[in-house]
Amino acid sequence: MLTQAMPSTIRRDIARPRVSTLALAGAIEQMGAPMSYARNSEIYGENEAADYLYKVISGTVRTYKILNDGRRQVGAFYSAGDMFGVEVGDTHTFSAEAITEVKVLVIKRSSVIAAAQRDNAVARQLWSLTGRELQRVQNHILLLIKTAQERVAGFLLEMASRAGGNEVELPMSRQDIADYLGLTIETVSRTLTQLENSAAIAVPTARRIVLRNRAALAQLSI
Amino acid sequence: MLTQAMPSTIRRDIARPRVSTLALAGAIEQMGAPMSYARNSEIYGENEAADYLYKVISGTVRTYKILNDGRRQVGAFYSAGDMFGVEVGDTHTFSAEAITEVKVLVIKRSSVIAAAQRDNAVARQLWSLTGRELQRVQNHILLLIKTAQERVAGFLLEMASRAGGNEVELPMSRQDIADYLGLTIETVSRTLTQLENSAAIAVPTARRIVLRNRAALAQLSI
DNA sequence: CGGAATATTGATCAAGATCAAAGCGAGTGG
DNA sequence: CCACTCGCTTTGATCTTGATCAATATTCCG
Repeated sequence: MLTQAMPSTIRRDIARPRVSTLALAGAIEQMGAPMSYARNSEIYGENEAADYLYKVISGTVRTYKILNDGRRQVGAFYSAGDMFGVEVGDTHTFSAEAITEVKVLVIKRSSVIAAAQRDNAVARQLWSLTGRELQRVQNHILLLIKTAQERVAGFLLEMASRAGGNEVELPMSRQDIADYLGLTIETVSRTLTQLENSAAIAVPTARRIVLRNRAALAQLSI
Repeated sequence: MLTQAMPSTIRRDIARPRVSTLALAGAIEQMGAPMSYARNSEIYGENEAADYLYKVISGTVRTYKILNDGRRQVGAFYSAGDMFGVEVGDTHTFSAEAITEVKVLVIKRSSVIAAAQRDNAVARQLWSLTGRELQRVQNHILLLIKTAQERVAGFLLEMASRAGGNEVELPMSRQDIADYLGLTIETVSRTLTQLENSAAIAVPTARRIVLRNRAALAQLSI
């Protein structure tokens, strides 16, 4: 559910998109209006109409599902540059929440779809976004069938590759990580300690991880 | 890798697709040429060029990846009516094998992409196929975080819903099921026995399962 | 019929969950 | 500024689930 009024510019901007503009790479995000969400606020809920898609400007977002028995499965973490909320059907299959203070571009789905009708490049981009999501979910499956060490190592490498260095500032809690990896917080915590003891990583503060031995981590995350 | 010569009709059929035909629902499969694969033969390999997509006419196909340590993860089972091998990038992300004798329609990817350029309906269909695949992989994730009983019950319900009755003839081996569910064959076998003992299912022969108490199974597969 | 592949069952082991307690750190109010 | 509290994280002890190792049963074919 949108918790803020949509900026008035959004309707004007996307009601008459110019094809020449849309044909450019990154056309979709040009239809967006900026919006902010507070820490832990909901961006949209599972099964809600997927009227908007989103591109993260800053901060981190988690998507998740609550299972019948109360467990939570985190589907993905999205940070600056990532798009989320792109659905082929017309409802969201996950809920989305801001992990930190988050700024996003909010893009009206109907406009993107309309643009895709007219403009092949947009259609192709939309398809490509779904394809990227598919790839990511498939990788997530490969994580979930591994041991705890492999999952945590894989997670750290994934986060580090996004951050682009050997130091990772984790915006999400141990509970978020556990729910993403299909583990408990205790197991995540213990596994981090093991990795630290084996000199693969350092954990100066709970939310900051330094990759000391990437090769060892990669080895683990077979 | 294609293990059979492509029927000569395929080039003629898809080189000049008529737009009027393609605009119809199911346009994509009209570009296909029939082909058969023997039990356990490879249809394509991981990382091969995704030159073709496929629609199952009869039989069952499994897709899978072999992990570094030799384990195999089965990604999906496809049976009559299902399309597989649809990639957004230009290589296959999984390998595909015939579980039984399989008949498929083989459809040239470049022709579909070309048709999608011209015809919006085809582009939309292509997107929709990828979306369906995404949905399926997301459900797979939800299966993988559950207990053995929940996974097996969920699997049986999934198979039954496709077969459309209470009796399921499983074309795949216990090893296939285990590799799909992230379990061992022993656990799959034991779990089936437990479900049989609790009167949720009957197992007249190893490959035939009768759902006796769907509610109990649904309960389990939370 | 015989042999190989597939499936079931049993015994034991280990990884991760669960239950429980203590430690740490950031923000708050006296 | 310090002490206190609340939420998050770590650590410890024990239990449970599913893996592993091993043997037997069944099915499918040539």
